[in-house]
Amino acid sequence: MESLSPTAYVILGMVHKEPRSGYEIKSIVDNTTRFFWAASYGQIYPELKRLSEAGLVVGADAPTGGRRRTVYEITADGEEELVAWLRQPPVTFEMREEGLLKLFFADALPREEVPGILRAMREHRLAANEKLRAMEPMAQEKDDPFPLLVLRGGLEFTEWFADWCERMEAQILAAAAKPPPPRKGAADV
Amino acid sequence: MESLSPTAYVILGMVHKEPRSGYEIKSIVDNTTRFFWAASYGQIYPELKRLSEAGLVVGADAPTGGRRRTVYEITADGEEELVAWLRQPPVTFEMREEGLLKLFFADALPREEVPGILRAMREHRLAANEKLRAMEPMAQEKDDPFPLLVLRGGLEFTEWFADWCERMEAQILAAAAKPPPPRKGAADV
DNA sequence: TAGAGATATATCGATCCGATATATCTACGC
DNA sequence: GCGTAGATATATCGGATCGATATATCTCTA
Repeated sequence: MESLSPTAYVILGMVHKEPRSGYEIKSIVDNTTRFFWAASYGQIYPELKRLSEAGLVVGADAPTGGRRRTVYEITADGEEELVAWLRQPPVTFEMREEGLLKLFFADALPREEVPGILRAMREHRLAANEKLRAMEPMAQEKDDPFPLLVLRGGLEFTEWFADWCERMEAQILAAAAKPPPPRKGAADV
Repeated sequence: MESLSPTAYVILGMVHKEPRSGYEIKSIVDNTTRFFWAASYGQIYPELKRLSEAGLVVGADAPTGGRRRTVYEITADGEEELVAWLRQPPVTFEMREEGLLKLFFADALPREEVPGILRAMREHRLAANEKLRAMEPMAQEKDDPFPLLVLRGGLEFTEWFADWCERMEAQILAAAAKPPPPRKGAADV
C-alpha cells in the first residue's frame, strides 16, 4: 500500500476518540489544527473514502432525519497506523508569511516607511493572539491535555513574534536616528 | 487588471535590483525566502510571462553560448506595483507543522512516549537553526540589511521554538513523575 | 410559516509543489 | 582531446491543497 498523505493522519486523529462525519471533522479542524495543519472539504471527503477502502476507518449510516449522513470510526488497523505515524519524527515544517516577505524586500521602500511594516506585522500577530485566547476556555474543558498544550504554544509564539516585531522596529528607528550609515543608493531610485 | 498573486511579488522583488533569469530567481528563493515563502519552477516561469505581458517586467535575450536565456528587468510600472504592495498590511500567515500536529494527537500514544515527540521537534528546530546559521555570512556581505534582519529573526525563532519544546518536555515529565492525575481511560484503549 | 443559519456531502478551478524531461554549458580527471 | 558529472536554463506534469460554491435538509426563531 502506498503511504498515506499527512492529511489522512489528521482524519485518523480526528476520528480516533469518537466516530465523526466529514462535516464534523472539517468544523473541528477549523477550530483547532488549522493554525498548523488545515484541511478542506475537497481533501476530507475523498480521503475518508480512501481510508475506508483501505480499512483504516469504517463508515456507518447515521442520518439526521431525511438528510443522509455517514460517521466514520477508526479501526484497529487505523489505530495502529495512527500510532505508528505519531512515533515517526516530524518532517514537514512550512510557513507562508507575507509580513516577513515584505520585510525581506523592504529595501525597495523609503527607509522611513519600514517601521510601518513591522508595526503592521505586530498588529497582525496580536490579533491572532486574541483569536487563540478566545479558544482557550474551550480547550480547558477537555480531558485531553494536548490540544491545550499546543494552543498555549500558539499563544506564546504569537507573543514572541509580536515582541520581536517591536524590538526590530525600535532597532531600525534607533539606527535611523543616530548615525546615517554610509549606504550606496537604494530605496531612492 | 486582476490583482497579482503573492508569488508575483516575490518575482518583482527578486528582479527589483538587477535583471535575473527564472533559474536565478528560483536559486535565490531556495536560498532565502523559501523559509517563509517558497516558489517552484511551475510558478516562476508562467508568472514571468504574465508579468511580462502586464508590462511589469521586460525580458531580454541573454544567451550563454548556444543556450537560450531570458533575463527579466523590472519596469517603472512594476516598481510602482511592488512598492504599493509593500505598503499594504500583510494578510497571509500560514503554517504546516507536523510536530505540532503529532503533539495535538499525542493522547493516542502511551504517556511515556510523548516526551519523544517534543525531543524530535526540538532536534528538528535545532537542525533548522544550524542551516540558517550557515547562511548568515552570505547575508552579512550584502549591502541590503533586511535579508539579514529576517534571517536573524529566523534564528531567534528556531531557538525560541526549540526552547519551548524543551520546557514542555520538562513539564510533561514533571507532571508524570509527581501526581498521577485522575484521568479517564485513553491512550490505553 | 417564512427565512436564516447550521448540518451534510460533493465538486470545481486556481494555485502550489516536487519531480522530472530536455538541452547546453563548464570543470575536471584521464 | 574525450567523457562525464554537475551547473545552468526552460518547460511541464501529476498530485496535493485551497477557497468557494452548489445542493439539500435540518433547526430555530421572528
